[in-house]
Amino acid sequence: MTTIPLSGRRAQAARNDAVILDAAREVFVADPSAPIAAVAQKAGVGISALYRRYPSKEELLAKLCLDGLLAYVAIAEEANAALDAGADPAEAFTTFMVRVVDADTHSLTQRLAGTFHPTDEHTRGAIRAGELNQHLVERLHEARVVRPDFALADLGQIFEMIAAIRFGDDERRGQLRRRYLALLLAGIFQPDAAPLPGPAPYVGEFAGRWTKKTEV
Amino acid sequence: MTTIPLSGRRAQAARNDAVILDAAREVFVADPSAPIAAVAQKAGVGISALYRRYPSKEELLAKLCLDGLLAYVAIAEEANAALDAGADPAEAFTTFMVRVVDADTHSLTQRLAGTFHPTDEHTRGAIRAGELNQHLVERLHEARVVRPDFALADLGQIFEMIAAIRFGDDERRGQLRRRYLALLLAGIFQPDAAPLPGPAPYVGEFAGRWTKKTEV
DNA sequence: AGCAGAGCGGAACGATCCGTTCCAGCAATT
DNA sequence: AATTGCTGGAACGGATCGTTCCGCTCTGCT
Repeated sequence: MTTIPLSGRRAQAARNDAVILDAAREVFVADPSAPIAAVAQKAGVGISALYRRYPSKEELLAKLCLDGLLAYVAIAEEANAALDAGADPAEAFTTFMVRVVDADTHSLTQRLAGTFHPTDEHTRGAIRAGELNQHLVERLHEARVVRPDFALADLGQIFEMIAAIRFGDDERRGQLRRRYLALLLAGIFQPDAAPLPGPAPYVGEFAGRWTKKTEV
Repeated sequence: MTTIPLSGRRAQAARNDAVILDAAREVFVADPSAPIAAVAQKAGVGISALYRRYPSKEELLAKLCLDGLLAYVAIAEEANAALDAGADPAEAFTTFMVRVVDADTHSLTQRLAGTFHPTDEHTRGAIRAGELNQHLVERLHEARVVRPDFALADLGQIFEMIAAIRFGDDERRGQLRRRYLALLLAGIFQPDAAPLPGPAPYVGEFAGRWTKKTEV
């Protein structure tokens, strides 16, 4: 993992920045309550290398979550842009879903939410993501490619279900997630289907997750 | 919770047996690593009331898991019996899935597996469940009601996905789980669909979960 | 050549959590 | 009244984990 020739202490430090973030992402995606020491070990550095960069575990989690949120927003913006540019709606939506699932942004955003005190940036990102989702779902309904009762908040729940697949190594997990994503999409792309049972989730049901539990 | 009039200490003890099991099921289904004290509190009894009945947390978990396994086997046997008796395959399968999801046996079996050392009874139950699943899936393929590449081990993964829905109170969670079960079934009941991507999970991929991790 | 200090590894500390044990009290039975 | 089974919950001991701290290395500058 440390194959790049290092020219000086400063270069190693710069490289550690990336190595640590990668390790942290991998560890916390697998287990949001993993100890900090596990991140250090995975990164192949000592614990101080972490604390030199982030004043606490919470700030590291906040950073990871924000990165995930921005990644999601970027993917969603691309999807919306493609739709507005006249791309095939079903294809654009499929691409969007596959990219989100592959990037596993859900594990970084929804799943890490509640482990830190959100900043304004998190709030803004979440709001922006919600707007993009809404726009996306509206376009799908206009194009009549999805079942009529497919709701905005179904999106989040579907990502949650797919993120629950936690098998084996990265590759196998990715395969399986794509498999069940395809199965879910097969159920979603049915414009004439009878409505699903039960009221769809509404966005507010997800909101509670962003408040840190240990708050007094 | 303790409204039933008690006639004597012995009656209270007998009632506690049930109260404790119910509380334990509820608590551990919500969080398999919950502390024992949480179970006692939910049951409204002291900790000794638990330890009088089960010598350790592990044995309580083993008991819950076995109960869940037996419940699953009972539901699966009914479904197979209905199929063999000539019931409508799609309907019998739907009923089966709804019953399993409502009983949340997955949270008691697969999710609790690994928190205790399985006994022979667990092993036998798991094997029996596997046989029943296989029989069920074979019947569905014979009747050509499901997509051709729907595999035995897809069953477990689907229960896992649905068990990942953990919203709000019991009722709301039940509603949502039925909703996404219906969505998944809509994707499954497509005999002429193109194959899903990626190799299906195979049964062996699940087996590792039954071995307790802290083993030397 | 030598030195100040940035950056690092990892041991040590203190707080928290949790499974289990233990003890004093109580209620039913004898 | 004495006994016995059961209970509630405090107390204990071990484990875990976030954070701090110390001594070392190696770099960049003088």
